[in-house]
Amino acid sequence: MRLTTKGRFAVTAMMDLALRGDEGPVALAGVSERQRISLSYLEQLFGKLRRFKLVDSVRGPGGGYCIARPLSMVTVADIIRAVDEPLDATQCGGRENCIDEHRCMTHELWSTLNAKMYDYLSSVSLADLVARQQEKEASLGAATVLEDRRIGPHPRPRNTRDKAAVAL
Amino acid sequence: MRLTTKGRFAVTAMMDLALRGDEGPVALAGVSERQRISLSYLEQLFGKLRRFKLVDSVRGPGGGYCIARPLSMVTVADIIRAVDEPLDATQCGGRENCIDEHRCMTHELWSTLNAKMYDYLSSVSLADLVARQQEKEASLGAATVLEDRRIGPHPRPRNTRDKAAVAL
DNA sequence: ATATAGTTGACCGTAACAGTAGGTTATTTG
DNA sequence: CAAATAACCTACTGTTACGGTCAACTATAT
Ligand code: FES
Ligand code: FES
Repeated sequence: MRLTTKGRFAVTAMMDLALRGDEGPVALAGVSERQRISLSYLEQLFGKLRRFKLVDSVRGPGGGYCIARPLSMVTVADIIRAVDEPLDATQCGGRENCIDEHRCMTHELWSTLNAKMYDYLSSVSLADLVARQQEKEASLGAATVLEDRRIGPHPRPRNTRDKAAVAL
Repeated sequence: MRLTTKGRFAVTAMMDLALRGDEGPVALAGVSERQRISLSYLEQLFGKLRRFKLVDSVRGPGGGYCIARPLSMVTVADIIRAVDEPLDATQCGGRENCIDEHRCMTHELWSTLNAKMYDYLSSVSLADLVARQQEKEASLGAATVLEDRRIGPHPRPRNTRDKAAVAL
């Protein structure tokens, strides 16, 4: 499972949807402003999310995106799988033939690691994230994340590639 | 923590060293043949491993590399950290300032995931891997991994980018 | 002296990421 | 109806890391 800002953006945007989903479809333009993610980029990501049936779209004025399932049924793993590259398991791709049709010495190591990552990301649902976030907002007394804070005509372009992939 | 074949190669090569480390320094040429990893590429990787003080080098005929510490003191996390990119924690790099100097909604998610991956990879030492491997060899009755199996003048070039990064 | 083997740096092709641009289609509202 | 909205789609760009090669150099053992 590859971890990049792509996956992070997708999860962040999905949380934005989840947090304001009561009031009908959420437009990407809003998400872009609130979360500071390029609109065009969001459109690409949501194209994938839609094809993976994680969100439903409504076109026209007042339209936008809704999360297609109950929040507890959408895991972080789902989201990342939708937007990131098609990924097979270890290096051999499960064929266990790295070395002359033998499974290599480290096959088990990597497949176990993958399982662990997957387990964790599957164990966290959007509902969990939302709950945690709302808790935090309550204790802070301010809905900082939901505020619109438009600063200019366009969301400023992010300082090109601020940090690529996840990390230790 | 980024997971690519680079890290896998490094771990594989370190295991090779560990398994034949009794007989003095191990030359990369041998590792290259046994594990089917390009010699030049190995040299790069071991340059890093050496700078991170995970291996010691001996030059000249009969030279090669030795693992610099007891096997139980070298974890997979160490190896990956040595060869993969300099990696900071989440996306903000620990500064928690993704959004207007605030920590973003997903900060905790990613840092927890990182911690989990790191925990697992730190919990596995070369000693563990070697033990597991020797167990397997014993039960199979053949030291397949240690055999020299030279097939041609050069280890065949791997079929260009067979599978890049780890995976779900 | 020569062969061995580590050390270094430059270089290359590919692919993915992050982002941009411009257009098309569907739907609501006036 | 027309205009505005917003999803949808395609193509393109620049940067970076990966995976790998090559050539030159230095240290050491025989
Ligand atoms: S990773 Fe599966 S056989 Fe090597
Ligand atoms: S990832 Fe740390 S603040 Fe966003």
